[in-house]
Amino acid sequence: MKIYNSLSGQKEEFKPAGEVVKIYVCGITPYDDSHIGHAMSYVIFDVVRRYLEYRNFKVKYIQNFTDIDDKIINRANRLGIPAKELADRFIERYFRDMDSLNIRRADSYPRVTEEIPEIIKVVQGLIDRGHAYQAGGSVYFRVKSDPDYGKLSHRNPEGISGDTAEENKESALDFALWKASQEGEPSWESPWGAGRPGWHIECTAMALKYLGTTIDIHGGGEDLVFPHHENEIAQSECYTGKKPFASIWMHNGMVQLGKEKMSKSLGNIIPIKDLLNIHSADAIRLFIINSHYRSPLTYSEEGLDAAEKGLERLRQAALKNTDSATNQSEINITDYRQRFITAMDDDFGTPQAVATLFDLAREINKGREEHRDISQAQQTLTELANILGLTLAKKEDALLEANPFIELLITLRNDLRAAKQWQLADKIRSSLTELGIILEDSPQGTTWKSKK
RNA sequence: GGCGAUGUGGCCAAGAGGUUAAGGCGGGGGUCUGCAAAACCCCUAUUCGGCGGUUCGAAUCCGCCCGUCGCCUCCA
Repeated sequence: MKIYNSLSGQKEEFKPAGEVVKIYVCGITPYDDSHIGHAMSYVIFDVVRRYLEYRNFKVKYIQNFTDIDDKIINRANRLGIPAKELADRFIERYFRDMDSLNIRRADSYPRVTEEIPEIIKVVQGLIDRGHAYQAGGSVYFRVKSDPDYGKLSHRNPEGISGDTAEENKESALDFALWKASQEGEPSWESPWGAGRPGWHIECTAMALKYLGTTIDIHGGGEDLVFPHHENEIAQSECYTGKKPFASIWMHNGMVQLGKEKMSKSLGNIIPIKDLLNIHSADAIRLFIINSHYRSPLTYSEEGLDAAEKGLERLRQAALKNTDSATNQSEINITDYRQRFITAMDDDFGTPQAVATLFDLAREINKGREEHRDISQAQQTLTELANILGLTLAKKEDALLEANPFIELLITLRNDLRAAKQWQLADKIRSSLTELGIILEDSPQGTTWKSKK
């Protein structure tokens, strides 16, 4: 099994260091609703985890919440509520969105504000080793003390301008590990006075605490490569003296909205909850995994509609019952399963894995027409879809208050049909269609569904 | 400006030296139906941004050009 490693820029054979595959994925800063970009990232790492488990790896999956930072503080102050209350609110919403998307929960979700002692320990350790220094009430990481700095983002430190806003620093490249407390901000006591953690240090502290000095896979969005992950590597490796901090760095591409990246700073965000009002979770997932995780994903309504339609085919193939088989020839499930595995083993080739699902669906449909026994093939289709986090569950039609009246009209119309009063029967059907109720006649009777 | 991606049919999207260029949507044809709808089946790129080069052979490798995007500041 091969995985592309951002650190080396190549696909590498995946071999976890121990019995359990240790995965750390950067989580969110909870100050606003989660959007499609988050959905993409976490769906992808959910698939990574599910697939590894399918391949009989044991997985420990940790994801953090950066629940204290400038954006949270500013937003909370504007709303006149404590930072913790704001973070709690959006963490709760985050879980609701992710659960809706059928994303399995991580084994643990450490929060920065609950890991302060661990963070202080790491910062102190970095000072002791000469990799960090105190200035004012803050502590900064000394970038020039790390000869490896830049290895993940493939940059030369000389080519990085750095942030010159904080004037106590030895160098513009240095970044805060601990920030001195300011008026109106939550703070914690530390050997350097009251303050709060800098942005990158929490991931180092949490990864070390929950997973140990070497993790197998570290994931996140491509936009985190620099500076976040670069700084994380520097801190972690300088602190433990052990390399690599993470064996494989996986980064997913960005969601594009039209021609630009969707991001909070550009304000062009589509919240997951809005999307879930229109599309099924399965369709959103299919839309995401239908292209490769490292490529940018362009959001489009058409794309989601297409995913919804395609998904319906898979559902039909997997769920639709068949008459008793009279034809003994079976579908060769092994071939499809093998294709699926081959695709996924090559850096999580979900587009090809999905293509395999569609091919299997066609084979099932053909088999059904030929009265072959398709039950095993259907089971396989569902099983493989599940690995991608697709449930293929039947859509539940919402119960409408008009329900009994629709049933009444259908009965009436069927009486008219029996009497071959086609014109009147069709009028009922077309009138209902205009109201968003679609009738479908079949040998088993008439069914209806709302258009939505 | 520096670093890095990427350009494949109407749209989305795989493939990365060699039999017929995956798959989805759309479109066309058909089965079923009183007619529809739904569902299913079949068909739908001699060609891979442009121009050169390497090779017996290139969408796949090399060079140049054109276009698009990301990162270099907070971001999944």
